[in-house]
Parts: sequence; structure tokens; C-alpha cells
Amino acid sequence: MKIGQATIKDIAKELGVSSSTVSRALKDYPGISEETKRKVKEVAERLNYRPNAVALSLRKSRSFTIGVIIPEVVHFFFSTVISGIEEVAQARGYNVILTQSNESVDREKSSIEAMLSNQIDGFLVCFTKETKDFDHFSKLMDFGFPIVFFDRIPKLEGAVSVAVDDYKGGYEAVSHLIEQGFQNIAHLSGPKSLKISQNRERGYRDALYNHGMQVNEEFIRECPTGTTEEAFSVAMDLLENSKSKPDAFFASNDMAAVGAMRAARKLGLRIPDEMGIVGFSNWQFCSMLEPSLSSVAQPGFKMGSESATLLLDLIEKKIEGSSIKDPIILNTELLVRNSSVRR
Amino acid sequence: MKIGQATIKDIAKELGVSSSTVSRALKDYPGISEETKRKVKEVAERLNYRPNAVALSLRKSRSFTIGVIIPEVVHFFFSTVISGIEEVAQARGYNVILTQSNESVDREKSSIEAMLSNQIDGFLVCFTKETKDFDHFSKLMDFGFPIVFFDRIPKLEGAVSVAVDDYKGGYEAVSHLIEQGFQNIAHLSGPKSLKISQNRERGYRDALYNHGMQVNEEFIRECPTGTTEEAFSVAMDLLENSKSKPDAFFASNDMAAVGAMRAARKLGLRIPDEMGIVGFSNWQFCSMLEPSLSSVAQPGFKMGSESATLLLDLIEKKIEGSSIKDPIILNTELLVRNSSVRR
DNA sequence: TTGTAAGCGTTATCAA
DNA sequence: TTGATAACGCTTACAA
Repeated sequence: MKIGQATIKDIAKELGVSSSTVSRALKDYPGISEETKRKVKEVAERLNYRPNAVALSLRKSRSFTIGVIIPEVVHFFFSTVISGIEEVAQARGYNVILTQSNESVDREKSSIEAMLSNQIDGFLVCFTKETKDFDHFSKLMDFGFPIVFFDRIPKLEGAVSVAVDDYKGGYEAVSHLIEQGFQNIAHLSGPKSLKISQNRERGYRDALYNHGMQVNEEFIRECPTGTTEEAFSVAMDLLENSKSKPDAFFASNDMAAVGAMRAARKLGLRIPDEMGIVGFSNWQFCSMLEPSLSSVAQPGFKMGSESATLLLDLIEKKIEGSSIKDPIILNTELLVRNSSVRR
Repeated sequence: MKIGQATIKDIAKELGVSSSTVSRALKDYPGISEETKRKVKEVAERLNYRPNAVALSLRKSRSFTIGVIIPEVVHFFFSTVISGIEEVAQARGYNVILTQSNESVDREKSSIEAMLSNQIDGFLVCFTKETKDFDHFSKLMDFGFPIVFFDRIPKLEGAVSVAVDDYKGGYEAVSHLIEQGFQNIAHLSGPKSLKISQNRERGYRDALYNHGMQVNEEFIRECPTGTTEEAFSVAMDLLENSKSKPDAFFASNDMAAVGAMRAARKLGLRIPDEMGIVGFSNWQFCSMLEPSLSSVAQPGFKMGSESATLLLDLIEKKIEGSSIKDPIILNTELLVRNSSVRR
């Protein structure tokens, strides 16, 4: 008495034909009379027949389902990525199974296990901050199992990955600050272990260098957790205790930028006249702040849709993993708002 | 040569026993010698055996997967709900398949079909704004198929649903403003067609009434789109043209509250001394603003976890759908910040 | 304590 | 043009 419980067998029984005939008729196989086709489809309709995807998965060892492993769902950028993934998957007839790792490697690993159990066709993964060892991924890749990494890129030979041009984002943000006349630009970096943090920092360094400015190592400070509070205290420390005071901050994320804003305000420094600030990610709240926060926008939706397209092409063997040697890099866009433009 | 491709048969062959013995040994069934259990588990380990969930699903007509249908993923509140769902599902050994309807009924329907094909065990749904006809849900419910509705509640006999206490949220927000000594509290309401907007407005009215204050109809203004710009101009109009000027705003959403903040600032009114403001939803940016914005927090994570718990209990028959007649209403929490507290 | 066999819903192969 | 049969990986009566 269950739902779409009519099976091929039921249709077959109803018409007094074999299941194979029904199967073929439903799929418009050649070599089936129009007559039976018509009848079969009619009965299928009447019985509200719905193919059992699970049986199909078992038969074909293909589930038409992809697995997404993401550090956290409640994160503007990631939710945008998920949206892009879901869009493409749905359009191409795939399901999306979602798990969040909460930045825990153990959960990352157990999610992988669970999804493999479910005969998933491929993975889309953004690994955790604490993932240092990529064995659990490389083992799969060695078997030719399709995986696309996004946002965070592993140090793995032959990994297919999609990332944002963090270097260019950092470079442009800092160049912009320099052009606005800021002289002592500090950098609140993300966790140094992450490639994205490293690239943003490289952008920062090169921008200074190419504009003939010194890099002051004291001005580069790591904010491992990326919270506003953390950034606030780091910025306070810099502003109160460093030899030459910063007059601008380039933060590796928007929350940290807000921390810097607060520190400036606490010390009575006017933004942007006495203190320039640029964040990274362009979270929704940037335009709500007073002054509004300049930030480097990351193409989250595009990252999701590109990664998903890549993965599905890999799964359907429309492309070869080995043909994609370098990470696919998506462009960032610097959105200049009031926190960095001197009047 | 695939991945965890060792099957029960492989283990059986390796040990020269039957597959049923292996199956039983792996599950610690009674009536299997410790000896064989040990051997089986050892070989399973060595061959990196991983049970095939698809085969299991087919066998048991249960997939240990739940389907989530949500209007959009890129939305702070919804992403929080998803997070709560995912957390509970993962803890109880279920997978989560996610689709977004983008507020389109057609997509809602096709998602349902796709998920039913995949033998999903139950649905968690927040239907679209345009869903007026609930046949596609009630048909399933008639079969006893487990569905839990969240956030938006259908007009359906016997539907299990979870919602937020919008009325109480509005009531408390306005009571708080009254207690802070604000006298002329205006309301920027959401689209009047939505139940949630109506409930928030009722809360506003009753709070005034119960504190012996008049409801001034001129002070209730609809903001159908809910954007900052829209709210800004509505608030400006009120502040400049209404007979008795408002000295506080209760906005039906945080974006609108920001619009009111801007209007106040534009007119040189100090917040909170000359103008009190409270928003609704407690989006992330509330605490980032200057002054920080008081807001009514909706328990998104809790809504997700409660709904998921309910659904899984329904699926596992720990509870009866018919035993839950009324919607489960979750408490809101007024988060008092600087935008509404007079010093 | 273990093995045999049937069945979950489909499809591919071979035969008719 | 159609049917019979086996198989995908697993569980479970029933038998031994």
C-alpha cells in the first residue's frame, strides 16, 4: 500500500506480457511494436508508475547522485556555492547529497564513507582547515573516482580543482588602497595553512612591492579563526604597539575587516580619512555598514556551477581528469565602497 | 577495479563460507561462532569492505535518506535551518538530499517526483510563495508518507508543521520599545499577504493595546519587497510628513530596519536616544552595525533540528503523525542591542 | 552453527 | 517482436 509502488512487474501482469517487454517499451527501445508501447505507457500512466531509482542504481552501479562536503552551510559564500551546485545538478538530472564537516576531519572522513556506501557518482569537496593529510582523497582518485575540489585546493598531483583568484583579489585590494594614498597598509591574514590565505597575502606583498613600497613583516598578522573579536584585538595591538602605525587594513575576510573598523573607531580614527579598510568576500552586510565596507567579491555561484559542471563531465566521461592539470581560476571583483575612498 | 568494491560474496569466497554467514557475522547476529565472527571481520577489514547502501535500500525499501525542499539556499535563515537539519540527520545516520525550488511550484513538484524515485524516507518542506494548492502533498500524506512542513504552514488537515512564534516576537519587540520610553512607535510591515507579516503586525498592535497606547494606523506601513531602499523612503516619508512623528521603528525584517536607521541618520536623529529601532530575524550583520541593531532572533537552527527530529521519529514510527495536531511553535528571542536602549 | 534460495526492481543477454 | 533468465549486493525464512 505504499506510494508510487507500481512496478514494472505490475504493468506486465496487467497486460499479460513480460517485464522485459515493459522495460523496453517504456524506454522506447527499437524492436517493440507501437501497439504494445502505447498500451504499456497507458497502463504505466494509470498505475502512476515511477521508476525505482534505487533498483536502477544497483543494476547500473550509478546513482545519479553527487556528494557535497562543505565546512559549513551557514556561511554566505558557501551557501552561494551550494546554490550554484544545486542548480546545475538539478538541470542535469542529478541529486545532491549534502554534508557539512564543521571543519572536522573526522566528519569529513565519515561523510566520505557514508556517501561511498551510497554509491555516489562523485564528490565535490571543500576540505576542512585542519585537513593536512589528503590520503582519504588520493586513495579514491587513484581508482579514478571523480572528485572536484573547490575553494580550497589540495596539494595533490592530478587533483581537479576550482578556485578563486585570491592572489589577484588581494593584489587589487591593496593596489586600490595604495592609490588612495595609504602608506602603512597592514594585512589581517587568514589561517596560514590555507592556500587561499597564502595567495591573498602574496597579492598583498606583490602589490606593495610593485608600487615600490616596503613589506613590513610586523604588519602581517594571522587571524586563524577569522572572527570579529579576534581581528579587533589583533588590530588594536597593531595600532597601539607597532613601531610605525598602520593607516589601512586589508583583511582576508569581511568579519575581520569589521574587527579592524571597530579598533579604528575605538581609537577615534576616522574611516576612511585616517584609516582605510578593505575586506574579502563581499558578504551581504558590507553595504549595510557605516561607512559601507569595500570588499573583494568572490563568484560563489559561479564556483558552484563550474565545479558541478566539471564533476558531471568527469562522471559522464565527457572530459578526462588528466586533461585538467591546473586549477581553474575564477575572477574576483573589487567592490569599492566608502571604507577605502578618501574624499 | 572500483572502489570499496569488496562485497559480502568476496569475503565469503575468501573464507569458504556462505554469504549469509558473512552477513550475520558482520551484524553480530546470535548463533554465530565467535571464531567465524572474528575471521569474517578480519577479512572485511583487510578487503576494506563497505556495505552497499543501495542494495540495502532495495532490500528494505528504506533509503535512510530524507529530502529537503527549500525556496532558496542563499538566505541566512534558511541556511541556518539546513544546518540544523543536516546536524540531526547526520547524527542519526541519515543522508540529506537538498533541492531548492526558487519559489517555483513546478520545481517543487518535480523535486518531489525525483526524490520519490529515489525511495526517500520522508520530506522536510518549506513550500514556495506561489503554492496555493497542496494536492501534491496531501496525496502523499494520504498514503501515510512522512512529511514535516517548516516555516510556512499549509492549510491542510493533519499536516505536521514547525513554525516560529511571529506574534510573540512582534509583541516583545514593541513592548521593549515601550518600556524604553518610546511613545510613537511605527511599524514597517512585511508583505501583508504573508501569514508571518500578519502575525508580527498583530503582535505590534496587541503590545500597544496592552500597554494602554493607541494604535495609529498612519504608523503602520507596508514594505512589500523588504529592501533597505524601500524602507528608507517609507521611513523618510513618515518622519517628514506624518502628523505626529514616530520616535521608534519596529521593522518586520532587518534590512528594513537598516533603512529606518539610515533615514534617522539622514535627519540627524541620534539612535537610540532620539530614535529607537528593532528589526526582525537577527541576521548576521545586526551585531556589526553601529549602533548594533536590536532584533528578534528566529531559531533557525532549532527549527531545522526540531523538524528533522520530528520527521525521523515519524519515519521510525516512534511517534504517530495523527498525534501532532497543532503546529509546533518555536520561541523567538529578542536580542537587545544598542539601537533600542536609552542610556 | 551454518548453508540454500528467494526476493527487492531493473535491465542485458540470449533464445525463440 | 517478445520472453526467460541471470545478475546487481544484501537479508532472511527455512532447512540442514
